[in-house]
Amino acid sequence: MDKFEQRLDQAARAAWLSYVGGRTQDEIASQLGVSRPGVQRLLALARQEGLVKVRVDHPIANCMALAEAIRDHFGLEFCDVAPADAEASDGGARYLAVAAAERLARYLDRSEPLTLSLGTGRSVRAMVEALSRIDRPQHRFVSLVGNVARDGSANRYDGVMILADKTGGERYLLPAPVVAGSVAEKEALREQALFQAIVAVARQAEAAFVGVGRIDRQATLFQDHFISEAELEELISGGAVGELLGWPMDAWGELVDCSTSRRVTSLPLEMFREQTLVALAGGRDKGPAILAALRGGWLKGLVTDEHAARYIVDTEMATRQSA
Amino acid sequence: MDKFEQRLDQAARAAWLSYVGGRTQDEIASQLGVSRPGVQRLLALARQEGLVKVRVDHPIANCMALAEAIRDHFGLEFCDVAPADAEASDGGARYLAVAAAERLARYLDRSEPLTLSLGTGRSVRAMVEALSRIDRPQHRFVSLVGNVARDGSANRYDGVMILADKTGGERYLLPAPVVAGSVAEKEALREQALFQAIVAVARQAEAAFVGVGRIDRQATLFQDHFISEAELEELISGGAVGELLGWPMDAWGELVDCSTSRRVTSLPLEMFREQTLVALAGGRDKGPAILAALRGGWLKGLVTDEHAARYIVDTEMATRQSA
DNA sequence: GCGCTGTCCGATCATTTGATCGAAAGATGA
DNA sequence: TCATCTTTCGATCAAATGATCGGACAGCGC
Repeated sequence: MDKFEQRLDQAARAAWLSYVGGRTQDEIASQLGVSRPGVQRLLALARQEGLVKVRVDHPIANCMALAEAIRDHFGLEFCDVAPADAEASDGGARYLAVAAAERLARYLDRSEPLTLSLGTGRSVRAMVEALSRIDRPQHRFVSLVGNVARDGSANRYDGVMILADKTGGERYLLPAPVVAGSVAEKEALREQALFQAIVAVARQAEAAFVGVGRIDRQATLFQDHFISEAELEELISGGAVGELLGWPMDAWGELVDCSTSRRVTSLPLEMFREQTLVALAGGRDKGPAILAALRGGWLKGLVTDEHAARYIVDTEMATRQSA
Repeated sequence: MDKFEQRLDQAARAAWLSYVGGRTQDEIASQLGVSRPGVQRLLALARQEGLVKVRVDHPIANCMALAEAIRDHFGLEFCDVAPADAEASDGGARYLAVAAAERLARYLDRSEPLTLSLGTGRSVRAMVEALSRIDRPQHRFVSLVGNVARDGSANRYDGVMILADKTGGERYLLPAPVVAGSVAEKEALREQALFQAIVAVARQAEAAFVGVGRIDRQATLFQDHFISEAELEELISGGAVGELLGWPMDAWGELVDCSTSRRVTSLPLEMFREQTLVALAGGRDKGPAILAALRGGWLKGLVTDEHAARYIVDTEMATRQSA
């Protein structure tokens, strides 16, 4: 009988009594006839040797594992992964909204005045819609992306609008389209006192909740006519796979400089180095765009879903191995 | 989205972070945005709802489960179950001896003078043989069963002899056969001053380690010619399935009164109500006999093996269900 | 509308756990 | 055989955990 094996037997016994039997280490000690620190060492050995397997029986478990992997790998402050729902027709987009709303609520709960900034996109919109009403007139909300389309029409139900309605807080809207018609127009917009005032408020924001855009024919930027088909082609050929606040970036998260990017009116991403930039996006299709944003190190938080999270983890693992 | 389900989601998240992620409850609290007692409740819920499954990957795990079941069901102070070993030709009898030796060593370790009593049988013999040498001249060891065969020959290597040799302790041997030739002979033996002196020592014993005998054609009592074939038949027809120190008992642990039992010279089992009576026996064949001793409530401790333990648990469960 | 009851939540305290340190026992080599 | 080195063990303390209690809030009846 091997000495080490005998010790492992003891360790297994201790582990069983502790984890399955629910005994205290003192009880185990007297039952096995060793000192309590001895039990301590046995338990440590059992865990180290992998004798103890813990499984959490809930769909959330996968999500937690993915979230942890992403959070650690990209050095985020937090990462939430909402479960995919095969039942739901939208694949669980609602879960993502609820998860994001919970994050948002964590900020709003505070009673001291708070400034938050919001991007645009379905995810941001869904988040604020999933939020329950809460009275916080002391807070301020700023839109980071123009709520004006190229044709000049303003979006009445911008995320900031709904959020301000639900909380009673103040609203600051950016009177500009995401992408200006020309570089000159962009410069002109930025010169406006109103624009600058809003930027000043946005700078004070503690956190920014933004969507992540794809750069392909389904891109919101293109579908909403902020950019033309030719411009889209230029972006794609320039290597752009995603965008944050209209700023296009390539697969490694580097900003892509092209005729379009020079006309983006949004605040420079660099500004958010000092803030908590939280991205909200789900769905496997959004995967490459989210991954790009992560690789660029732009984000501090991410709320996504199982589909996108799995894509990100799988792709990043494959890339690391081939590298 | 169900309210309880949402809470269960949270619970699963907390459980994952705690058990898989290894975070402290404080970290989980800040990560989930609840108070630490909140995390406490979530973890309790997760365990209660069976979300958390712990598995110990070691052959010992089965043994521990069996041991616990037996210990609790029969109200023992302890129960050790040695693993079955498919490799070993003896089915792991050596493990049983080692397990028993450990129990014995726990008593011997004490430096204050100690009196222990021993029965006979292969298991008791194997136990003392598996014991490592330890110097304890202050201890006393008493044999509970005569070490004299019917032909008058004494067994030089009785368990007590070996144990006394290994420890340097004092030895007290019972100068009698287990079963006397006649009731008169039994009475005569018991009258002897030497016999009574040894009984007096045995009464002071803190614990007694005894074997468990089967009552069938393989019975040691019969094989060693302590009882005749006719007497064996009488015992069997009387319902006896096992014996402790020569005292035959039926399947429910009741002592069987018959011509043989009236000639047993051993100390009455009632005496051990005040002591720690530990039975050592393994192998599926011994199952019914061990179960009988357990049902009779004679034992305070049991060292057995996986085969016998499984038989005991299975049989007792079946009996309870039909009852 | 007001009071009542049940339930949930968070502060506090006792218990349990994990880690560090000094001491003793055993192994190894001179 | 002795000295020394390594390893192991048990005492002590800080951290983490579990449990109890008081208080607040929501739902419900009057």
